[in-house]
Amino acid sequence: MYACTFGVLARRERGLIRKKVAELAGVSEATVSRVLSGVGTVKEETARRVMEAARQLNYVPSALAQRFALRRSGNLGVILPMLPKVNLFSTYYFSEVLSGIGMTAKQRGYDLLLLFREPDEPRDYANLFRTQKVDGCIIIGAQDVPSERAALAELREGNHPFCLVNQRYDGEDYNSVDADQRTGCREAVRHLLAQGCRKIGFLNGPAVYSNSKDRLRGYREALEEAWLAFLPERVLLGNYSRTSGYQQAKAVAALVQAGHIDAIIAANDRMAIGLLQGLKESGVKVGEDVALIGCDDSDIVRMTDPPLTSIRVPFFDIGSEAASRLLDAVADQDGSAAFDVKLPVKLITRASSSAAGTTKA
Amino acid sequence: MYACTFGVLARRERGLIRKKVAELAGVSEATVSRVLSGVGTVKEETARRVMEAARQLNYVPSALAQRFALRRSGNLGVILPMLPKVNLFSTYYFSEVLSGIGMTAKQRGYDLLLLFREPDEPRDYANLFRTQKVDGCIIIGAQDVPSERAALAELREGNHPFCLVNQRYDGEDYNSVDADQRTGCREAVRHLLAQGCRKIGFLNGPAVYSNSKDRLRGYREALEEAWLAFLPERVLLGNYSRTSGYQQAKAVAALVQAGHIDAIIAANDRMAIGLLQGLKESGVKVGEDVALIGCDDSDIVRMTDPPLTSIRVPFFDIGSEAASRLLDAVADQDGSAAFDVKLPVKLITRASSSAAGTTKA
DNA sequence: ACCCCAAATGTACACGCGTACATTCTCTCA
DNA sequence: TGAGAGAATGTACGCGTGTACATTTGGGGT
Repeated sequence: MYACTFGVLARRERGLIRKKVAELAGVSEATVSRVLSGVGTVKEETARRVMEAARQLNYVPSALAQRFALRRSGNLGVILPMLPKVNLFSTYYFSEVLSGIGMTAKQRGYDLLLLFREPDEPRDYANLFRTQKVDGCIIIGAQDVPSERAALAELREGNHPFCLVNQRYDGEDYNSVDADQRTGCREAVRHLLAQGCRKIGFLNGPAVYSNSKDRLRGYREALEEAWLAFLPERVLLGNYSRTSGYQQAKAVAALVQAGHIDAIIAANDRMAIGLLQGLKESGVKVGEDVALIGCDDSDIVRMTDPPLTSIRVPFFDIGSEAASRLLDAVADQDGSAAFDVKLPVKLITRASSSAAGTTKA
Repeated sequence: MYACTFGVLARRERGLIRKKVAELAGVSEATVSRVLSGVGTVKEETARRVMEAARQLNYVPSALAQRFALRRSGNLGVILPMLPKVNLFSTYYFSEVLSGIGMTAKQRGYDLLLLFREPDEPRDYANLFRTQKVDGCIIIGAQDVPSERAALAELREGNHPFCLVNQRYDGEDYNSVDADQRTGCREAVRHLLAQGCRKIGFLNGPAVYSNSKDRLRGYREALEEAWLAFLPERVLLGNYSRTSGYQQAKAVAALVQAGHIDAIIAANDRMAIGLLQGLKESGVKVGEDVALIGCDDSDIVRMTDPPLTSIRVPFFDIGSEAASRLLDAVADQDGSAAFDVKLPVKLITRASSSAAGTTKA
C-alpha cells in the first residue's frame, strides 16, 4: 500500500515530498537537505527527526537532481571496443579489468557508464564531457592510430580527466595504467634459456598496441643480455586472435622441423592456443619438440593440453588502480600530477614450456 | 584556443552559452532548444542559423540538465554479479549478453549503467529507480532465493520496468528473455541416442537457476520419449564452475568404467571442460569411451581436445532482445504487456559426442 | 544582566534545460 | 483589403536539489 502510494508520487510529486518531510520533522527543506547529504552542521536530535520522517514518507533524494545541482554526473565512463563474436581481445581481459574498475568506482560513490565504441564510428570522446555524461573516463583497447590520437588530444585540450589502460603513446604523457609486459617477456625468455632453449621465436600482435612493442623490446633485451642474436626471421605477426595463431602454426612448425626454433613466445594466450592447436595438427609436440609460452594467464590456459606456461597479468588490479587514480584526478581536478603506472607481472610455469626433451624424453 | 576558452566556459558559464547562441542566431533561447532537441516547429532557415551559431560557439546541450528537466535518466541499468576471479558463469556469457544489450541501448539513445552486485550485499534494486538513476533495468544472474524474490516483488510493486535474463520464477510473470534450454537438452539427448548411446548421464547446475531445471526437464522428456528410464543416479550436481566439473570426473569415470554410463551432458561448457580434464586423468577417453556434450557453445569448446559438442545459445541476441523489449516497456510504461521470450538454441556437433567406438574404433 | 561568538536553522535562489501559453508573423481565401 | 488560421517565435516558469547568506538560538565569560 505504501509502495503503491509512492509509485504515484514518484511520477508527479517528487519535489513536494521533501517539503512534506520537512513539515513532518518540523524543519525547513534546507535542513532536510543538510541531513541527507551530510553537509553542514545540524543538531543530532534534529537529524534523527529528519531521518525518521524521510523513512516514514519513503523519501530518497533524486540522484538526477542532485547531480544537476552539483553539476557533476557522478559517472565514470568506460570506453571499450564492441566485441561481439569477434573476440579480438579475450573476454577474460575485459571482464577482469571492468570488475576492477567497477569495484573501485562503487567504493567511491561513482556509477559506471559503459560506452561501446564501434569500429567504424568516429571517436568523439570529448563529447561525453561536454554533455556532462561523465566526470572522467577510462579508455580500454585504445590504438595508436591518427583518429585515436586526435580524440585524446581533444580530451587533453579540454582538460578532461581520462586514463588509458594498457596503452601509451610516444610523445604524450597521458595518464595510463599498464602491465610491465617488457619485464614479463624478459623473464619468459630467461626461463626458456634456463630450460636449455637457445632459438626462441616470438609471435607478436599489431604495433598499434603499445604493449606489443613493449613485449618485443623485453624479448629482444633478454636475448641480447644473454649474448644471443635477435633474428627478425624468428618474429612472426598475428592480431591477438586465436585464428591468427592457428594460421601461423604452419610457419612455426616448419621452423621447428628445420631446427630453426626450439621455443616460441606468443603475445597473448589466445594466439598461443591457436598455435598449440595448429602445431598439434602438424605433428609438432608442444612441451617436447618446442616450448610454448603465452601471455595473460587467462583462465583457459589451465584447460589446454599441455597446460600453458603464461605471464600472469593482474587485470583486476589494473582496472582498480586506473579507476582509483582517475577518480583522484577528478576530485583534485587541476592539482593532480599525471600518472603512468606499471604493474608487475609474473611468469606462471606449466608443462608447455619444457623444451626439446628436457622433461619427457 | 577555442578549446581552452571552452574549458573555462564549461565550468561556470554553461547556461549562458545557450543565451549567446540565441543572440548570435538572432532568436530566443526557446528556439535554440527547439532546434537542438528537434521538438516543435521551426523554420528551416532559422534552424540553419541556430545550428551554425551552436557550432561556432561549440555549444552542446547538457545531457545532465536535459534529463533533469525531462525527469528521465536516459540510463538502462544492467545488474550483474561481481565476477572477479571466481568465474561462476563464464565471462563469455556476460560479455556476449552485455554486448547485445549495449548495441540495442545505443541504437535507442540510452546509456548503459553497469551495476555490480556483490554476493553478500542486500539487493535493493528499487532504489535505483527511486533515485532516478535508471529508467529500466536488466537483471543478469538472478537466483531463486528469498532475498531476490523480495527485491523483484518490490520492483513490481513500484511499477518499475525491469527484465530478467535467463531466469524465471514459478508463480510470477516477470518480463524475461531466456534460451530454450529445455528443447536444447532434448535435442542433445536425441543426438546421443542417434549415436547409439543408451545410458546417458547428466551433470546439472544449482536449482536456484531456473535454466538448470529447464535442462533437466528436457533431458528427462527426451529419455521418456524414447521409452528409456530416468535414473536419478545418473544425475550429478555441480555449480557451473570448471572446478566442480573436474571434481565430479572421478564419479563419472567410475560410472563409465562400470558400464553404467556411455554418455554425459554437462549443463555448461565450463563444467564440461573440467569433466573432460578429469576424465582424461582417469584414463577415460572422451569421444571413445564416453560421449560428452556441453552447453553454451562458448569460444573455448573449439580449443579442447577433442573439440566439444555443445548447445549454442544466442547470448548476444538474448541481450539485444531483452534491451529492446524493456525499452519498449519503458516508453509505453503502463500500456505494454508482460513478455516472456524464449530464443531457440542449436546443437553443434563435434568430436566429443561420438560414443563407444562409433567413430574411431 | 549583558554581550559575543559559534552553532543551528531558515530564506531565497541558481543550476540549464523543456515547454505551456501568449504573441507575432504569414499566407490564403473570401 | 480584411479576417482568420496555422506556423513561427517569444515569455515565463517548473523540474528537485545544494548552498550563500541572513537570522535565530544557546551558552560561556565578564
